[in-house]
Amino acid sequence: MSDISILIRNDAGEEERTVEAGTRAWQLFADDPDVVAARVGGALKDLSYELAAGDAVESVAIGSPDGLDILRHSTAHVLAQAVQQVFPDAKLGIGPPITDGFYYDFDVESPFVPEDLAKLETAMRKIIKENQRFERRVTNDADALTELADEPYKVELIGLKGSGNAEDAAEGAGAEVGAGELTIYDNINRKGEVAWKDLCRGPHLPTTKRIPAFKLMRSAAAYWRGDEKNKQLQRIYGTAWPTKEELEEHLHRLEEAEKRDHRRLGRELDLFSFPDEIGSGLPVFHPKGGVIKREMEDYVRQRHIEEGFSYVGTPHITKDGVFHTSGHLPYYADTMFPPMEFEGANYQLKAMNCPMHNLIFSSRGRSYRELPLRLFEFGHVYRYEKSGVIHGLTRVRGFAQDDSHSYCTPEQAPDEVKHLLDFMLSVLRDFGLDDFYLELSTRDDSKPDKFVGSDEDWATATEILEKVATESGLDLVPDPGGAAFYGPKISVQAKDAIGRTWQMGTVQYDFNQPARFGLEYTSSDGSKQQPVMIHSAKFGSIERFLGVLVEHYAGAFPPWLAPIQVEGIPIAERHADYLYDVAAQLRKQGIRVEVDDSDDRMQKKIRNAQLQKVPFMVIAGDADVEAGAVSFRYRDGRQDNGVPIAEAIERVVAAVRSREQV
RNA sequence: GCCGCCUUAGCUCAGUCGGUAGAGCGAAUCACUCGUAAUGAUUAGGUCGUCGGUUCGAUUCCGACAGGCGGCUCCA
Repeated sequence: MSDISILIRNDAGEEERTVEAGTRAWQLFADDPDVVAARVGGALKDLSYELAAGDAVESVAIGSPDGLDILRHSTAHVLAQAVQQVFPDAKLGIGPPITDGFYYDFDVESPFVPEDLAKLETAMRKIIKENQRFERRVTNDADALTELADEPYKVELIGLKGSGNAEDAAEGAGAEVGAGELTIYDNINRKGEVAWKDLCRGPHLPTTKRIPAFKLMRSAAAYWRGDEKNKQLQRIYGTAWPTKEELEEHLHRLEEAEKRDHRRLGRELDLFSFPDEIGSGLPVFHPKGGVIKREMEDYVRQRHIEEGFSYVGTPHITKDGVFHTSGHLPYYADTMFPPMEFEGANYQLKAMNCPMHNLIFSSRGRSYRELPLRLFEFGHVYRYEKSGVIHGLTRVRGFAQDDSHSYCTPEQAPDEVKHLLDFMLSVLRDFGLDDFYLELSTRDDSKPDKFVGSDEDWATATEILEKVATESGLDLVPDPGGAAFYGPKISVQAKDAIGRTWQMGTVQYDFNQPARFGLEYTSSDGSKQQPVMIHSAKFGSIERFLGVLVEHYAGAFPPWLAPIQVEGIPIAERHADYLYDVAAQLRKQGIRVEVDDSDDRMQKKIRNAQLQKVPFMVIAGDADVEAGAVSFRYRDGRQDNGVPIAEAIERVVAAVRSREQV
């Protein structure tokens, strides 16, 4: 029996240790029940991994990101085993961990129903209780194909291993350990028999009993390998956590998130609705939603003017020629509403504003002295989104873009991009968002028909955007293939109050449309030159951003955006006139104020104002009238009694002007 | 667009194993005039999403359509 030397790596550093050859990783961490896997030289391994001389071994705790993935992926295996117990004809797809949980796809005769999920949970509990061992087994492609002949999707995955396509190889690599080799995991029951098996890269928990808390959430259909042309499999989503408490907390968070769903708050706060009579994805804004929308627009318009933009206006409908000129039509015909033919021309609802702005640019000769020429408007566009993708205000068929186009010389372009990005982040911060990262969307070289322009132009544009994005100091995530057909883009991803990420504005570099529209300016030497055009939206869409803000603030808007800023609450009817007078004074300062003169009791009025998330309640009773004062109640329940009227007005006005949350 | 589920009063939801329906909140009216999250009473409100089929009879069963929800795909 020979000894080998290994390194144990932990928070404290590295420690060299000598162990017997043949020692398994779990023996190193036997004292720590939280350890579910090991990281060896950066690669995740099952705890059954046999240590080799010189290995640097690090424990993976169940609560760590990798540990959670292992827990959740292992739970997916248990689910798949349960499905094949309950539905023996089910064929296996794939079952990866995802944020907060996992899924597994199955090809089954008929879709799962909620009662099936309950049955499956019961079967899973039994498997977990049985404490099956996950046992890794290395085999070769040929043997695996024979062994898994009944699993057509697994066979397909094995077949993908050799295909040169990077994405396919990654799928196939799910089981790859080396050329011609792959791994299968056997689930060994207490009798030592193979209860179930799956083609898988691993790693897994040592045994099923290490799954402390899980829940199946829902089932839905999903295309095999995410391709619309493939068959739809039935996907079951689940979640798994290291403790029952964490599972409960997770479910509680979901409930909380549901409470701030903008579709729900939009109704509860009377902000907007989606009348069937108008059509799917076509919102109407009620007075209170209209106030927020207008405040957003007024503010962002003002900021654009301060940043040197000119506010312009263009129609909602146009002859289709401009979209042919721009190049949009061949690419996006199926997402535009069908054309209307009259007076010998095809008219289209506008799906984008850039052509219009190009026509403003070319309406007269332009000098280099005018550049950068910055045009901005709330451009109303209509897009024929597929019926299944409409979602509240965040995905609609008609919306206003806060759309700007900067026309500049190629030399000015880098500064303009930087200026736009800084400007955008500053605007978003004013709306309470301050956790950002950037995405750089570039061309997909394997699909040249989806993009126009020369390789050199794409390279230059991408380089400029990448440089500016990098210099911003924000995290930069590549998005290959995500570019518009006319050029690459930077998009800002913002995290809201509960950590969800939303795509906000974009900066897009465009060298194509100026050429297509024949845009030119006269340069200092008298020659005609082609400008570069930079598209930018700060919100993306007013509607969508409003939806995001509703969820970000959970409906409790900062005073400057709140539809009703002050609710006057008379304690008894005789105090109403006094508050009408205070309200009139507030209104003169531009404050949105209302007096609740219903015959409800004041407690009920407070409750109503509270439910409407009004930032300031101004209450008046005998004591206040006598003192020439009012009493405040803030949205968070704080109170401040006997504030003199002048001071109260000043306080509200200051809070509104500050644009701060209260 | 695809798969599944759903659609009953303004909202949230009961209910009818096929014989045209209820509650709470909200609204209106009346009484109460109250000091920091729900006063009480009365009344009104529904061709049970739309259209077709089956049936003596359909809100209920079947189909189509519309809209919604959860996903997938898509998102200039």
